[in-house]
Amino acid sequence: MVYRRTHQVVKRLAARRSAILAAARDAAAEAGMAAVQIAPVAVRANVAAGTVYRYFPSKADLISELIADVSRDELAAIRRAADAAPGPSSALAAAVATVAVHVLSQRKLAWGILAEPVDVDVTASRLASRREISGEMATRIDAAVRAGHLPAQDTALAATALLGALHESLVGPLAPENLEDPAKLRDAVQTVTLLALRAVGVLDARARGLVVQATVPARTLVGA
Amino acid sequence: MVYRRTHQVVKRLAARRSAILAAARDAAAEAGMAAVQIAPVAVRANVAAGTVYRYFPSKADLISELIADVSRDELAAIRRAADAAPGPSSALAAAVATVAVHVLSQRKLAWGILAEPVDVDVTASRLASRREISGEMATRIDAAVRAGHLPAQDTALAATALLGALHESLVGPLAPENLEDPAKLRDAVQTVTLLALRAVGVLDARARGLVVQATVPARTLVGA
DNA sequence: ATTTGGCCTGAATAGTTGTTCAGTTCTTGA
DNA sequence: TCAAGAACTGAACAACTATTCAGGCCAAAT
Repeated sequence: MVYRRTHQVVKRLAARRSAILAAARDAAAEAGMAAVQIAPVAVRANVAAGTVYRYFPSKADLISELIADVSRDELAAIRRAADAAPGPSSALAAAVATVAVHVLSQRKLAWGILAEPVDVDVTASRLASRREISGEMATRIDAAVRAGHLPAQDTALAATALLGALHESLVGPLAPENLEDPAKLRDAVQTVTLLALRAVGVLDARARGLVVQATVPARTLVGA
Repeated sequence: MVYRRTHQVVKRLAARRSAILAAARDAAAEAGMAAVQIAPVAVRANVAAGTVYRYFPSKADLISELIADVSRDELAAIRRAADAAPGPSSALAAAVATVAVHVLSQRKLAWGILAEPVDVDVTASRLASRREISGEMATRIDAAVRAGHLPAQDTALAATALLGALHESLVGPLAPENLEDPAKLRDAVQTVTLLALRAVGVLDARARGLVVQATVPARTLVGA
């Protein structure tokens, strides 16, 4: 055999795979999951339609991996923000604000990942994504409860509810439209963060303080 | 012309139309929106596939009308429960608990109406449905605010967030599974209602009282 | 330069359902 | 009983895309 998977080839293959995933992500970010079709994605990635199938067994696998990718990034951002906070309550506030900022700055993508109808079955991937993010939020709520800052509660249910509130109010069909304006965007983030914190039992007054603290660093992400 | 739309005929036509809608609703309640396909629905309604098109211009129209129907029922139930409550805060609690009980007792249907992927465009209908329900909730929140029971806030955003929290935590993919047990179902309703009330600014202690009050009548609906 | 074997291409294929419509059946009034 | 017109039937059609695969292309080693 004269053909070998030399290092160079391996690298090119990996690059192609990434290019296809990136093309899918770009398409989703621009026009939602509906735009993630094999032929257009292939064009974006500068390959033929058939080539996509050398890297992903099916469209479902492609989208599933896209969802997992975005989810991984999101989880990392949440952890970063929360870990940088001074205490459990601040960490929770930071986590919530981070999610809010992220979904708002990538509305189409967030909607695609979370809830947009797709013609293939990506239930499992979406479930896993939600589990990860919700689990992380539950952990943060739990930390605040154990610190005595919040009443005892079903943290898993609370985490899920919080995410539902964030998503529906910020990227759902009833979400405010004109959030291009940074000031309005910040207001929206603060409003929903406040709601979320109160929901798990933070007193209104204290919640307002936490929201402001959490929104200052989060704001910098908006510009990014 | 010898054929006339006699009263009897008109009645039969209306009955057929209802039968088709009912068949669609049954299918959705049993197996989600994915099961609402023309051919199976026609079989259920004892008509041929083509007949469906004499009553609904397209599948999108059929499903849209189904969504509107369910939404109308839901709105009526919310109003009934809220209007029977002694005060604005109780009314809000009753409204939230009603939504919770309803979506829990018809999980598949609720999921289908709200968020399940459908192969035709029902965006407008879903949007209208959300607008109605969210608007009603916003009104109830506003009443409590004006009564001085809640802090001033963006009631529209709050209403949307509350509904998102309820839906995601009760019928979303992360919703608890074994809610067949009435006791667990009641616990879930109470937990999310509590979260919702606290979210809009009800103090924890007072919220717990409202939840119990609101859940007593709501429980009766579970058996229905 | 040449051989070898995997990689890439993209037109053709396939499967799924909503939708149509020519023919049939049914209802009505005479 | 019969004519006229509407409603109903269900098999055929249409449109949309994911997926396949035979043939061409390219990288690597000699």
